[in-house]
Amino acid sequence: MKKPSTYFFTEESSSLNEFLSFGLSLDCVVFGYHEGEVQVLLVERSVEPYKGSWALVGDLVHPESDLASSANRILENLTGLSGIFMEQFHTFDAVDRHPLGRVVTVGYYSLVQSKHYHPVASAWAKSTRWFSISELPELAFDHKEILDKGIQTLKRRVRYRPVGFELLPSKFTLGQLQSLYEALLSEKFDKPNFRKKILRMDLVTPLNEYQENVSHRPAKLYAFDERRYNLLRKEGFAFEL
Amino acid sequence: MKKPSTYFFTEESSSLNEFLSFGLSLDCVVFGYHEGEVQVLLVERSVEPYKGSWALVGDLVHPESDLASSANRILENLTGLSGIFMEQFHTFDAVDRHPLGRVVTVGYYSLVQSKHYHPVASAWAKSTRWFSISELPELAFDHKEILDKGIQTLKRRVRYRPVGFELLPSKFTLGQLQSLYEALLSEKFDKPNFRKKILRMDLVTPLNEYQENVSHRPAKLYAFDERRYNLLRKEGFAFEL
DNA sequence: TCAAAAGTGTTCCGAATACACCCATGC
DNA sequence: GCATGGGTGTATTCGGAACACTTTTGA
Repeated sequence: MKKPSTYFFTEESSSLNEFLSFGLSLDCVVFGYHEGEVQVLLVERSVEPYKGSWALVGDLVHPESDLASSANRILENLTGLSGIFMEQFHTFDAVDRHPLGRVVTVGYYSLVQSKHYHPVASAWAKSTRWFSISELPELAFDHKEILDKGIQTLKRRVRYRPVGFELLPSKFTLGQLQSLYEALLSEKFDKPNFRKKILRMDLVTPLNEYQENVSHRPAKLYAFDERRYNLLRKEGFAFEL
Repeated sequence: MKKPSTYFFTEESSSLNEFLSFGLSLDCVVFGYHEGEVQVLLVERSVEPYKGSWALVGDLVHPESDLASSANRILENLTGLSGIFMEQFHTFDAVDRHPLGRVVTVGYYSLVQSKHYHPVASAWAKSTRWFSISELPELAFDHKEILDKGIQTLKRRVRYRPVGFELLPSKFTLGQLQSLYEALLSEKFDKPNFRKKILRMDLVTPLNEYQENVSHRPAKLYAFDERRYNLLRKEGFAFEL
């Protein structure tokens, strides 16, 4: 029934066009973090299919551009953010995942500080807002599956790569860093041990600044050591807690 | 210049066909292991483009089938193997990666015992054989990049998931397991410590059988505990050595 | 008897764990 | 003063690293 494979596009083989009939899209799980809560950015669809449903930040890829630049375009269009951390994690290709054609989608995720994002619903979105990861609505297409896989990927990657630079302000306290990890991993850590572990890694450098206007002892502020951060990201590291 | 995004395929939006113009292919890095050496299965191209070059085991995906089944089809066609471990690791989408059209390829890897594979060059391949990972030829397309990313992925995954079931005979010695890990990670380990670590994980169960016809003390044979193996694969684990 | 790999035990040390405790600030 | 979160010190335990040693086989 099926024609023989034509991977090499020779003249003898069957028509090239037969195989150039896929659509390619990109869906990005935009993770946000704000005051101890992990969130995801969703957009509400104003058109069919799945009109009225919430969906991940995604769009079709133009045939003349690649995923990386499409990702930036899509995120900028929808969120006004640019130059942010973004990483591919899985490709979803179920034959019937899109009701109107054979569209394969590549899943990305990105990490941002929710409070720095001011949502602007674009032409084809009715609205857009942050959802807490613990109270998500029904999602369009197979976006639930994509989101779950994204969460799973993030949780795994957090354990052997440094994450946080993207989610915290440039100056932060060790308490904030701990809260971030606790939120990401849904797990509580021992404060003294967490500090010891972090400080031993030389990942952060203390500043000579302190919190202000807090009704408790002000915490010392820290910043990520970018050199070391990128080194650890490249090499990987074990973050056992 | 670009038309507005048409992710939702509404009537008002530009033509759907404009976006259904991608080709989708699958390239699999088939890792083999035999007597302490990690290998990769390559096929020699008998047609243009890249005629005469070596390439990964790959093919176009038919519009009516998905990646998982295509992967099985391609691997079976080319190697006669079926039902083997196979996992997606990255999607490659450079605009110019294929000289004859916009073809996006999804990278998979699989792990097999080289000696169980009897290569049969199919219609469009001149030949096919195993290459040691340390002496690879020039590769067609961007397959060098795909292979490198595959190796990188495998090395990383080995560290936090059990791997080996696929690469060792059903009964094996701890020495063989150690050699496997040493080959995969290009690193030597201390024998007593390696054994202690492995045995503590309860990943393998000792059999009441021993090696035969070896000119040294015969080693006890072990088998993977499949239940525990799958559990650890799902949960992940830290394999620090 | 020797080579070769299997297999065991022991010491050392650093790091994870589990605490108790003190400090600085706003109210 | 007291609630709150910041910050430190310590005793214990566990596991990794290093290494010496014994065992069993074929040749």
